[in-house]
Amino acid sequence: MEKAPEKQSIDRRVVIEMLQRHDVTPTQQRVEIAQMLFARPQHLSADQLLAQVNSESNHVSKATVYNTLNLFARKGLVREVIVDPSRVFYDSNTSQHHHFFNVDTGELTDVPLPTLSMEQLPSLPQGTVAAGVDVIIRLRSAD
Amino acid sequence: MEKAPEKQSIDRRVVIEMLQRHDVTPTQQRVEIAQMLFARPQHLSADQLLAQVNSESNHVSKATVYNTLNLFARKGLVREVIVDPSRVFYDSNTSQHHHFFNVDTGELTDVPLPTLSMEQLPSLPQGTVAAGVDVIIRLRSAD
DNA sequence: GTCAGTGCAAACCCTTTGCAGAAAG
DNA sequence: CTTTCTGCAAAGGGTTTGCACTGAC
Repeated sequence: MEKAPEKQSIDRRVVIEMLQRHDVTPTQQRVEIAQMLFARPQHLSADQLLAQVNSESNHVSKATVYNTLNLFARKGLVREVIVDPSRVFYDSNTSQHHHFFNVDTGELTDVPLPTLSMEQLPSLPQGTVAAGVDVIIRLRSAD
Repeated sequence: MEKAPEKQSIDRRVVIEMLQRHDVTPTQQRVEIAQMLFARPQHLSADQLLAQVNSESNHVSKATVYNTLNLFARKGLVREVIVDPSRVFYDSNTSQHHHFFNVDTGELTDVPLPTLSMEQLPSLPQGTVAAGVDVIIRLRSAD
């Protein structure tokens, strides 16, 4: 077995507090999922997260991963990123930022610098309120 | 039966030329789909389009609608709009514009005016070229 | 005839759901 | 105890695919 290069997860206590602050009961599975997910800013599909969580130690079921991600999204702990019809990505960074999506590789990354023009919103349709703005720059691998 | 308020489809010949200009062989089914789709700027899912095409006159199969929409997208005749993990929308307007998506109603609409700031692209990751920019403003219905 | 296009049904795959057992407080 | 959560397997639902048939040239 290989030596883990660095601790891939953050402190349990920190995660538990984070969950509680968002009104999420910190069950064992949720904490484990959150430790993996919030270890660093990243974009994971449910399946990728499932694999990562179950690669080290304990086992969390697929249903629980899906349920938990939906819960986290509802509670504002993660941001759903919808760029690929075949799967949803979950972004552990909920602060406002934009994305590159490489349609050839399926890779999703952050636009590094605060996007130049923070456009102010156009006037919204009557009876609606803004819930968020998604900016996705689709890329292709050159040649 | 109700009187059709206005012709819902555009001239066959116009559509056929449009397909040919995009290297798409104008088969009967494709022309029919295109007539429906390009009658006006709109956002339709494959299923909605299937229903619309088959409501008046001839029959086109579900497989053909899906195949055709993929073909049209590949050939640049329509723009895929990915905002909802449960289904892809096809936009008959391929010119650069932004979208509102009401997450409560599932309604997809255009941002009416040229969005104020046409932000210039940030520098792209090495080895990639831009393929398009999607701006989606998610809305909720104000109670 | 040849080759592309179509239709049908089955296959796919991600995601959700029903329900019984387990855990949290 | 009571309520919420988890796990399993099955169901769901949009989309794709295999394959035989049709049609255009």
